[in-house]
Amino acid sequence: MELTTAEENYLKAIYHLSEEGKKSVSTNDIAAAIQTKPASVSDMLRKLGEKEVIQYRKYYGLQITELGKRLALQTIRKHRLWEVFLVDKLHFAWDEVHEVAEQLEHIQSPLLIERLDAYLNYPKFDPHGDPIPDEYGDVRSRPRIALNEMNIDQGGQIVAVKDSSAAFLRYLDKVGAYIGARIKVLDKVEFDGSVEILVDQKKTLFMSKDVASNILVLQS
Amino acid sequence: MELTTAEENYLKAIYHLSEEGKKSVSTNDIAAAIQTKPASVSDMLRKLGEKEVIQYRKYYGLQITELGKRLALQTIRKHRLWEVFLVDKLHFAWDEVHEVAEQLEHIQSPLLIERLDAYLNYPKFDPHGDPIPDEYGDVRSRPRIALNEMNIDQGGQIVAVKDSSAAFLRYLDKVGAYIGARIKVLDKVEFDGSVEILVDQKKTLFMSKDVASNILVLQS
DNA sequence: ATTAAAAACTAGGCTAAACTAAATAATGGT
DNA sequence: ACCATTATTTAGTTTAGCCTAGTTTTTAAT
Repeated sequence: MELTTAEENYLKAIYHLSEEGKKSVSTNDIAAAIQTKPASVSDMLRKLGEKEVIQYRKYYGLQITELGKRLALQTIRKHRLWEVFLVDKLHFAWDEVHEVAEQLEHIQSPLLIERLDAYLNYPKFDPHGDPIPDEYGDVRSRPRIALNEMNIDQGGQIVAVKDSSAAFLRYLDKVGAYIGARIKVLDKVEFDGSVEILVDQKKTLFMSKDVASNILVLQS
Repeated sequence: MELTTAEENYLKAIYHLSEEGKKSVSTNDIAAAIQTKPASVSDMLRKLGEKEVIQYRKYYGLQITELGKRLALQTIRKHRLWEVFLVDKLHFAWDEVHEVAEQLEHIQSPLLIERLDAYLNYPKFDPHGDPIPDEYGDVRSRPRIALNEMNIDQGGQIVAVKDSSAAFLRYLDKVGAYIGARIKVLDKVEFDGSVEILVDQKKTLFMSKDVASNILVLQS
């Protein structure tokens, strides 16, 4: 099964929307996600239906198939591996990688991805903390909790952010709350939901509820 | 000036043909080089002419412009840097890199290429020994000589191969005559043109004229 | 239950890049 | 210098992916 670049992008968007969005994925949602017009989406849905990566009945919505899920996860795997490469090896900043990875993810070469994975030492998470599917599409997603929902004295490791805007990522970098940092909740202010945490057993940090709710932690 | 992937491929082919082929580049040559039909080439030549990367008068032939040369060299630069990456970092064999590099060369991101270049330590030659243009398109091509044309006792460094077929590259790898190897001519057999060389000051190697004439050496 | 608004789809058109078939220009051999 | 061969270009289609405009279906409000 061969997908074009455009088809891969649609399928990836559909997969992401299916994951988060509760019910079915709408044509308008997809159009918004990939910056295109609903009419173009309708067209593409028909084609993706024919290729059996989604199950599609017009006006009734769609459902991604197992095949579709597998292909989408392959693209996501490639995207995230390239992000790791760009950040770890080429020293890109968190907020500079997305566009480039968006192009690199469409390179077709199973060998390349296999070698890249090995070269990067089989990373399990990308620089934003999102899990990297294995070559069969399996995602080992550990239970994560928003930092503001943790209890006092609980510890863990920062593994992801919800808001990955450039501004937010820069802020985190600056205060030292990077992905992978080991943290412990020292105090919580009931009044406004802000928290005080200990980072890497040396630095204490205050953050508002707004910030803390955007940081995902793997509890330990 | 923005070129599509197809335009980049045409321009690259035209550049290569202009370099080697003495006189003007023919429509048929281009068609053969990029595996397409002459009619498609005519079409594209008109477009490339409009974009002023070539000077084109139908039936009269074409000439690549300075602008075209610069753009072609940028693509070639990217291609060769990726080849270095694939061989040096991902341990691809010489004969496995071309297809993948052919895809990677079209990724658009000046920053990516800048960082990749630095990461690879500003290589001057690709794994086949071809020079890598700098970001302004300058090629530092040192004078090279075919191994069979060197004199006895002359030394040098293997910098390129003329025949880069998989079979030949594998053969060279096997006998240890890699790109970069320092060699010295120990003996030449007048009768059949075969040569005996010393590789890296330890290993002696016999090779036929056929083989030696396909190896380019930078004399020292 | 009706109907206005929103969502989704179809039709028709555009561009890039390819193709085949047909037309035209250049070339070479006598 | 002629004419047959070869090279090249034009014309007309095709496919993918997008668009706008217009139509149909669903939905939600009264």
